[in-house]
Amino acid sequence: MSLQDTSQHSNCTAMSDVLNRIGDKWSVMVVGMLGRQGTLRFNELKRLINGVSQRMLTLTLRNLERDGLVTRTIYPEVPPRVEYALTELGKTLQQPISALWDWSSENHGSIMDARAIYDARSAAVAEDAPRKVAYVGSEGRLAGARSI
Amino acid sequence: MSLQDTSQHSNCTAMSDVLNRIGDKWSVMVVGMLGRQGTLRFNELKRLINGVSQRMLTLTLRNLERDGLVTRTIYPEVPPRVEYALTELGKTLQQPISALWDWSSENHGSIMDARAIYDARSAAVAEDAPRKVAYVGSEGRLAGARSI
DNA sequence: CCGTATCCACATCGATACTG
DNA sequence: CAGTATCGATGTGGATACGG
Repeated sequence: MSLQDTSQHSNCTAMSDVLNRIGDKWSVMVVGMLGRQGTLRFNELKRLINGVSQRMLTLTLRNLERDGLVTRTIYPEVPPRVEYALTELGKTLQQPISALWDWSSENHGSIMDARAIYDARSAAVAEDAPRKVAYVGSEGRLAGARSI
Repeated sequence: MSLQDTSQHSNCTAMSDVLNRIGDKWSVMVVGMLGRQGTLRFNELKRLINGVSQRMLTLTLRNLERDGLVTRTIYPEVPPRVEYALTELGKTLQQPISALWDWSSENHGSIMDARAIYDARSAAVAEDAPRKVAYVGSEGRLAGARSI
């Protein structure tokens, strides 16, 4: 709503909106899996995607279905069978997702390295920090300013 | 290529890890802005990215810096000046991000349409619910056929 | 087998106030 | 200008239990 006109690029809203839906890891995983494997049942997806809870998988699939990225086909059998697959729109999303996926596996190492360096430096700085609060007394400015 | 190994858990964790950092909208916005505009100061970024709070921009920039995607340059002046820019690694991230960005602006309309259809059906089903699904008409072309 | 519903610990984020 | 600190509302996600 208040996200209008971020610079001249009016499609920032679109980007935000899309990112809010497909920007979480479960959605990316599901699209990736369905893109590679084709059609999958609920529990197949659950097994393939490590760590996802039933609840989150259901929610993710519902959102993807709602956004027209995934089809949900129910076979009225016993036991029930439900199959998921990408729509045409969902298939087009595969390319940008694969690009991001490739970038990730390619650069994950660099990121980990950068983090290690950054954290090492932060730790070093933190060790010097206490010096600047060595002594707090004798400043008369507290005299009348005791406002609790 | 790498997409073939995506069934391996090692790649999934890399993807998860990367997505957890760069998968939120503020990071994407920042990288997008810095990619387009080059070097920007803190408040320039804040103005360009509509809706971001000072706190979130700071946190986002710190994370991006930690991951080696953004440089932070402090000029010891009064008033202080701090400039942010993409690193080489950050620049390589631009491609997958703009791919996603392009996809978003291109397909946001389709998604909104799909949502409208889905919501309309859900509402209809909810109204029939007490009577146990009498008729599931309204053949929608969910699966594809998206005009360009 | 495929969900939905409930509870709750936990993280996230915005608002606000303050500093150098 | 460019942060840091704190707090409270809100959201998120896992565990669990149950229903079709």
